[in-house]
This record gives sequence, C-alpha cells and structure tokens, in this order.
Amino acid sequence: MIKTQKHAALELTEKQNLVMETLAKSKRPLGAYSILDALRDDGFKAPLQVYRTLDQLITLGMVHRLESLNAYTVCQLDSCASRNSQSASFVICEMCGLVEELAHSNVEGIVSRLLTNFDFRPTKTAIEIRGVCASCQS
Amino acid sequence: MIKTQKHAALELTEKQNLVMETLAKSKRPLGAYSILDALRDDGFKAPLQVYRTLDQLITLGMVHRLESLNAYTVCQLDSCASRNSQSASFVICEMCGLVEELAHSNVEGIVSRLLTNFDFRPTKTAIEIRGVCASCQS
DNA sequence: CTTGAATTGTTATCTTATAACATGAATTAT
DNA sequence: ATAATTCATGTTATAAGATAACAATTCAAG
Repeated sequence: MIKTQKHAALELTEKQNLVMETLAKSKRPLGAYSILDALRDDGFKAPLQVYRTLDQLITLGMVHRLESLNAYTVCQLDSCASRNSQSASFVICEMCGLVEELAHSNVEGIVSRLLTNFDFRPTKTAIEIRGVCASCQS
Repeated sequence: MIKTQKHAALELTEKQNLVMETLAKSKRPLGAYSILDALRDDGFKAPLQVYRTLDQLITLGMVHRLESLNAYTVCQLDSCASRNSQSASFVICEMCGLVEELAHSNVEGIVSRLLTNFDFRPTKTAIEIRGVCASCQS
C-alpha cells in the first residue's frame, strides 16, 4: 500500500459525493425525497439508497439530521467531520427557514452541565432552537 | 358565570384526558398511531383526532414531542404546564429506551449562552441528549 | 330561531422511513 | 483458482408519521 495519505474527502464514494453536492447547493436543509428527486438522473432510484448514503455521511460527521424538520444539511463546521461528531446544534428561523449551525465548542460543556447529577453517558446530542432570526425580526 | 376557579387539569376535554392517561400509563414515549390504537374503543377513529389532541396538549405544555423519536410523552415537570412551555430537554437511553426530562431552570440560561453573538429570538427549544443511562452502563 | 365562526369528524393522500429479500462484490479458506 | 462466507448495494413492498380538504356538528351572537 504505497498510496499517499488519504483525506476523508477523497474517500467519498460517487453516491456520497452526489448527496454532498446536492445538500451543499441548497441553501436550506433537504428531505430525503427531495435529494432523491434531485439525483434521479444520477443512479438514485429508491429512497433507501438516499437513506443509506445519508447514514454514512452522518456517521462521518459531514451531514447532520435536523430532527425537528426531518431534513438533512451539510455540516457547516470543519470540527464535526474532523472528529466524526454526530452532535450538532442549530438555530432555525420559523419565518424564513434559515438554519444555522452553532459551533459546539460551547455545546459539550453545556451538555455536561445539564447532566450534572445525572449518571448518563451522552453519545449524540441534538439541540434545535426555533425562533425568529435577525432579518425576520425587522 | 359563578363557577369556581378552574384548574388547568379540570379544563381538559374527554379526549385530552384520554390521551393524557394513555401517555401517563406508558413508561415510554408513544407514537401517535400507538395512542390511536390504544384509544380505538374510546371514540378515536382517525389519526387526525390524535394529532389535534396532542397539539392542544402540547400548547398547554402538558405533553412534549420528542423530535428525534417522532413520539410524545407527558411532561414530567410541573413547571411546563404552569408556564405553557413548549421547550423541553430530554436524555434518551439508546439501550433501554428510558426517557427523562431535564428541569429547564438550567436550560433557558444555556440557550441564551449558546445564542451569544447571535441575534436570534428563541421561542421553542428542543434538546435531546442520546446515550447510555446509569442502569445500562453496568 | 338563524347566521356565522369555530371546532370536530372523516376520507383520502402525502411524506418519511424501514423491512425483507435479491443481487453482486470482496474476502478468505480449501 | 474456486467454493464458501461475508458484507455492501439494489429493489420491491409496506409501515409509520402527518396533513389537506371538505363535511358535519357545535356554539355563541344577533
């Protein structure tokens, strides 16, 4: 194995790259079926192909699922992919649909704060703050 | 209107009471269709009846939706109903399914901490911490 | 009453997700 | 090499979650 060191990004399969590009092009999180529709001409024929690819990307920390939207978005932070983090925090504007990921340097401390007095070993945290963004507060 | 002062609990409709009882009896969060199945003999015939009742109870702060489970649970804190709070925080054990609600005296401070430097007006926050509970860590 | 508004019932449908099994590719043992 | 095993992917069918659209009913105001 004389191959040069591989970067995570280069390891992606064709299908994974297609899903990443689709999500990256979109300004908003996408549902699995929207991704499927966008990729019908690229070999995606069934929902499960999308769901499996999303699962892989989520495991890599490159995509997050927005639990309260049943939708998926590319990770906006380099830190997630580099640590395979499945945890993420988002603000979601209920007026315009804007979604922004919060840096989670803060989040880990906050989670352990919340768990004070709870004997609980966290593996994956979802924080979704819904409300009104700056532009929409006018 | 000479009626005595009403408590929130006394205001509940028949259907709302049935859903509350069903959720309270269950040790685990329930999906809307499980609730429907449990209440088929009590006049519930269609999903929408369950969803509408759940929405009402959620608005009252008496039921919370677990976004990452697509399931519903009675609020375990008196503080939610008393302030009609739609925000809640949970720990969810991925081994045994245990779900426990975290007091949110902490949570509000934490949310504003997370939003430092974000011009965002939060209305509803979902925090769901998945992991392994004390019993399952053995 | 009776009109209009709001709630509740009902059917149909849409969206999201996964089970179950088939096919094919890679891996190892013989 | 090739059979046997395992693991990933394809495909069909269906389960589970949610809501749209409209009908029927209730209920308060005129």
